[in-house]
Amino acid sequence: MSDPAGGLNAEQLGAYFALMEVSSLLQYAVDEHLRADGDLSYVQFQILARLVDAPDGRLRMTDLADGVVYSRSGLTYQAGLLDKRGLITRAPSPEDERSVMVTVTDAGRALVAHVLPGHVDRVRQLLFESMDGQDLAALSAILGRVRGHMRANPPRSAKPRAGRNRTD
Amino acid sequence: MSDPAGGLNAEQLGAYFALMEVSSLLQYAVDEHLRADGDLSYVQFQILARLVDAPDGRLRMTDLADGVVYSRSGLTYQAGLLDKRGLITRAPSPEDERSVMVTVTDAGRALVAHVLPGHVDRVRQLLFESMDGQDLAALSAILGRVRGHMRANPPRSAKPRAGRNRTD
DNA sequence: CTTACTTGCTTTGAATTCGAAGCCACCGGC
DNA sequence: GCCGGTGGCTTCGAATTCAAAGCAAGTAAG
Repeated sequence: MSDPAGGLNAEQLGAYFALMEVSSLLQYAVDEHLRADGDLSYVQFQILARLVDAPDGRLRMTDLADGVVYSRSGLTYQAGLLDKRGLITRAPSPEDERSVMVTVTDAGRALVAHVLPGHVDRVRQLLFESMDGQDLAALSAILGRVRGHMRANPPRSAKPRAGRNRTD
Repeated sequence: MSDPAGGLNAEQLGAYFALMEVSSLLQYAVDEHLRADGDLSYVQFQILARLVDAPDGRLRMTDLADGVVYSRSGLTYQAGLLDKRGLITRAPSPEDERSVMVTVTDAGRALVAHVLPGHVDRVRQLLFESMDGQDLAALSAILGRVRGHMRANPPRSAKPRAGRNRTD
């Protein structure tokens, strides 16, 4: 892949591979810690973390799924597990009976608080240990821009419900 | 998570989340294309791409698994699928009977060549569209350094085999 | 040569994942 | 109001994933 047929130059390709590799390695390391320290998978932690961050600790299922980049059915499954463990509760929204609002419980908040220091520690050691302030600023700016761009061109949502005619 | 209890500052945390989010979104987009265009999952493409890049198109199972950040059993499964489709071949190494050398076939190379342009195109649109040359250089340098650091502190390999054998 | 341990891969079993299909609740026009 | 269409979530079935257990080949010590 040293000459990608007019697509990306070597530096771009390297950056792309490095990005995917770094995120994979980081996820493995972090997942390992989360399981050991709080019996949480990476996705479960992401779900809880998003909820803790949300106003009133509540989010709709769909928004949650989009936030953590996860399938809806997958989120239903994970929400079932977290619900069983008493880390979240689910209730139909009073405003819209079809949507389900997910809320972190105190136990959920406590668990996040319990695993967060170790989690953050791992991330610092693996990701930020080899960066200085300038690197961080650059990375932050670039990734923020890229994220915005990607969210604008939705990858998964571009899928209409049933056979509909789309001229795009 | 605005005050992560002395671990990471807000900018670091944001960069970490952005990194994971970008890689997830990118993987989804790319995976979608690969399935549509070549009936390949993202992992399968990674495997083939690594092999195409390797000298003689051959690699040991273990090295391949480490390269794509995948479990050994998972790789065995995927290698089985790719073998069935005639995209790779497997043969015990002549030097070490227990290790299996995986080799891309011509069909495998052809398939990679077929999907590569579209793949690369997606990556360019999503990832590099919103970057200039300076961004790329910075990202490249940072991620390269981080990757090296992470590979040095192995995330998965630090797990010894767990002596479950006892003497009489 | 035998014994004990290590390394490399595969099999097994259980858990997770996703898309497709199905179910209700909301919205529009009639 | 009543109906077709859409949005939001869950169930279903099939595919994938991983760790643990199992096997076979290599290595070291005696």
